Amino acid sequence: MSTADSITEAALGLFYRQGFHASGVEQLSQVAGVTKKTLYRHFPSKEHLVEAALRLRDAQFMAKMQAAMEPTPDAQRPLAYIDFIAAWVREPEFHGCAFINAAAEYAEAGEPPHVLARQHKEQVLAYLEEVCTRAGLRQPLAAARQLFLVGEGLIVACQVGGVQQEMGESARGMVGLLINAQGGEEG
Amino acid sequence: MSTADSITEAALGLFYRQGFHASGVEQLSQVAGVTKKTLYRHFPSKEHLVEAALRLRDAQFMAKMQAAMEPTPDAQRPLAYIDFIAAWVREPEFHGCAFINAAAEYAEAGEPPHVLARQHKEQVLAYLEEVCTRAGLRQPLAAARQLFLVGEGLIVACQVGGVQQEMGESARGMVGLLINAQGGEEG
DNA sequence: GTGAAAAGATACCGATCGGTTTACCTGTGT
DNA sequence: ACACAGGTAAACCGATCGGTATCTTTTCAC
Repeated sequence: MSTADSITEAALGLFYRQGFHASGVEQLSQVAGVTKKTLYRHFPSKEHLVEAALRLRDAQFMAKMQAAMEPTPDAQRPLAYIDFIAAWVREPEFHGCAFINAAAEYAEAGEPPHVLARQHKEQVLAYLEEVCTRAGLRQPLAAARQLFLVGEGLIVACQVGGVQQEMGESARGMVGLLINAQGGEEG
Repeated sequence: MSTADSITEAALGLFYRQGFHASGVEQLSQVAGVTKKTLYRHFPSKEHLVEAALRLRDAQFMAKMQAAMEPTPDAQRPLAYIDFIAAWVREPEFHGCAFINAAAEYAEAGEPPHVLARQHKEQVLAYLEEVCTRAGLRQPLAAARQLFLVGEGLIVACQVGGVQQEMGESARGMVGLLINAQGGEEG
């Protein structure tokens, strides 16, 4: 793995753990096991490092999500999405969605980290649309949006309020209703 | 209005617009139209000001939400919650939920702003439970959690991705399913 | 083996951070 | 008239911010 990659990885960890503005370049280089000089050889500014970290996160997350859902048969995949998130929020190092956090810290819609967050969510939504299509739901786009909303809600509810078993179950129940209403090919 | 209150109000505006860590004490005192000295006469530290701002936000938000929902008859109030959020996210100055943003910036669950965020969400959830009860839903607590999840999802989806008409409609449709499934006294 | 690129270590830059201090002004209650 | 609380203005504190410079050491391809 290249030096730039290991710096990006360490930076992502720190940004995610304690926030973007709260992470200084000195500390970033320390956790990366590298000098500030070296960091600045690979990234022209902290802002560029933020963007690289978010791109890495996007790649990692999409891969993790798809890997978690793939084993599930098409018809159950919408539910598998909720199960994936429910498992994620229980991870000890869970601190919410890095992209939602980025959009919060970079509040203006035009700021690069906010743009990356929006693009990431668009990707997730596109994937969910495909999932809902393959599940045979009658209005896959609408179903995907609803699945997405419930997922986002579960993420932030657990970030703010701590993991609660009941929230996961409520989300699951909600999606169950959705699938029931939009029926499969048996409907 | 006392000096402390006007400082708190100005601080809340700045924190909400550009984030907590990104707002310096110098700038905070400027937008409050006050000297740093005066600011520090009323608040022992920036951290205390953050907490005061969040408490103000909590009061403002709960009042606004309840005022928006009260005119609606009991049976429709769960939907009115979604309509309230859908209207809120369309406000030009919308930058997400201040408490979700606070929880994002103060990632550790024990940090005071994070605690205030959790308490605020608990209040909202308690209110929604009452709403669902009065709407005659069979499992008001479960329904409240689902309503809450959809609302949180709508908030962050619009914060990150910009306001999208369809997201509001999807949220509304989801809650329609919920109400349908849990039936009223006619069920 | 030699040269060039990359990295380490460290000091430094101006600016800003959160927070304090000194000095002066102004309104109000008695 | 007086004191005093609360305000302004502005300098100041040490620490840290994002970012750069200097100099030495390691690495490694040719």
